[in-house]
Amino acid sequence: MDSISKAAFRRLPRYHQILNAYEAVGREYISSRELSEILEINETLVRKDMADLKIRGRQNQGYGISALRARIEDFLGLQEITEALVVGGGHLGTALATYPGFEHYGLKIVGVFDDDPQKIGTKIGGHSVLSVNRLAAVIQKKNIKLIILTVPRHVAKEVTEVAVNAGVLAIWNFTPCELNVPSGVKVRNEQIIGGFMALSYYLKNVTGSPDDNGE
Amino acid sequence: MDSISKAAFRRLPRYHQILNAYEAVGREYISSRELSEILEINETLVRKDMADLKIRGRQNQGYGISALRARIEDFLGLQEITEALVVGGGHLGTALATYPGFEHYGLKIVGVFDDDPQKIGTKIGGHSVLSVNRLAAVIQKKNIKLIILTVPRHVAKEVTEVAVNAGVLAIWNFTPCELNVPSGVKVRNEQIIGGFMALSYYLKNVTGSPDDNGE
DNA sequence: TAGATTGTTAATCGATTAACAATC
DNA sequence: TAGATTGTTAATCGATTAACAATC
Repeated sequence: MDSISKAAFRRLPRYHQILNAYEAVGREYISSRELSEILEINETLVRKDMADLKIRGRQNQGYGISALRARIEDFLGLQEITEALVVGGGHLGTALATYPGFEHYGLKIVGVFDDDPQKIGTKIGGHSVLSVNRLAAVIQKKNIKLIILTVPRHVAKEVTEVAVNAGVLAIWNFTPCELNVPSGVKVRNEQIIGGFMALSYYLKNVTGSPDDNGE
Repeated sequence: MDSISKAAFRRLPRYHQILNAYEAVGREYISSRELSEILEINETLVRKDMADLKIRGRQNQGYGISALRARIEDFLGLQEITEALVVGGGHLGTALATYPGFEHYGLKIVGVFDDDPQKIGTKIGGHSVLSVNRLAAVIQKKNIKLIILTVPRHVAKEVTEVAVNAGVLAIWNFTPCELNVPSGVKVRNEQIIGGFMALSYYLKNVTGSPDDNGE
């Protein structure tokens, strides 16, 4: 099976979105130099990433955009549909449940859950909000592998346990909790506040210190 | 000025949230071992991070939780208030504008902007939504350094330019665009879809391959 | 004391970059 | 051809880990 470094893996979404933008304006090729400048990384690193992805460029032209994009999508499995449930029907859950861009990545939201009786039965992004009591049953019935967790932190662990026991294998965690899951279940922590922390550090240190870039 | 490695920097938010949780249940000390287990990193690495932060532990007990938390907050500048404007009053912008947890980190939302005449004048999180036409004026008048960008991608660059020209120094970017800013302005790309990509890869490769962990 | 734990140095590992050959 | 660009190897840099001394 093909494999790339962790660091390269983290660059894939960024490459992908640049390719999208270039493709949208009709460009066919992009050079390692252009990619490196947009991402502010070294040119050689881009070429090494491409080599690791087994993508070959053309001398004098660069890399074929649509082939490269397709390769990244294939590598990440974005061409197969991934069905997911959103658990937590607050603003963030609503944002994620209604985000139209997800379909381009194969992500399909097939249900929204909440524990607020006021919300149950209302519509979010075309889905009737269901009670979290029914979460396990729906996971099993639809054979769901991924949940998107946007619940308040105090119920995060509880919901996780229910979902994992029902067979979920991946959790996209937007709560600030470090979840505890059995091995074989993958958690992606979004930890949104972390982004702010980096900016706060920057703002408190701009005056005086030269341009760092703690990306 | 004190400084830590980029990699250590990225661990700070995770340490911080664990400390919060432990403090909330009344714990006073935490060992490098406990931290390492929760974060699934090496014990020595935790101790090295603490040393870099100039935090000293106690033999047999570990690190004092409240001192450590305070040190991280101080290091990141979370104890001073950072005022920010949310630009984009969609679901995501609303979620960020109304998130109650931000105040604990010194982040204070002081305005919400949108370009939809239907939305302008309505309330989001206690703020009357203002027209983006007034963004530059408000940035200048209130001397705002940070904007939170949740606009649709096709206006992202335009809004960024306006904000940067008006004097903003940091952009918390929730759009999928790679923004182009002058040096001295810091962008934090949230690129939410990247999180899904990592999970998609995992789900498409679980069967067969052993437990990797591309955190 | 023995055990638990921190703190630090040196060794290792992994990622990035410099140098340069290959080629269209 | 000269110039632009990829592709690859070796050198460098940065981050993690192993080993172990220090100490409560």
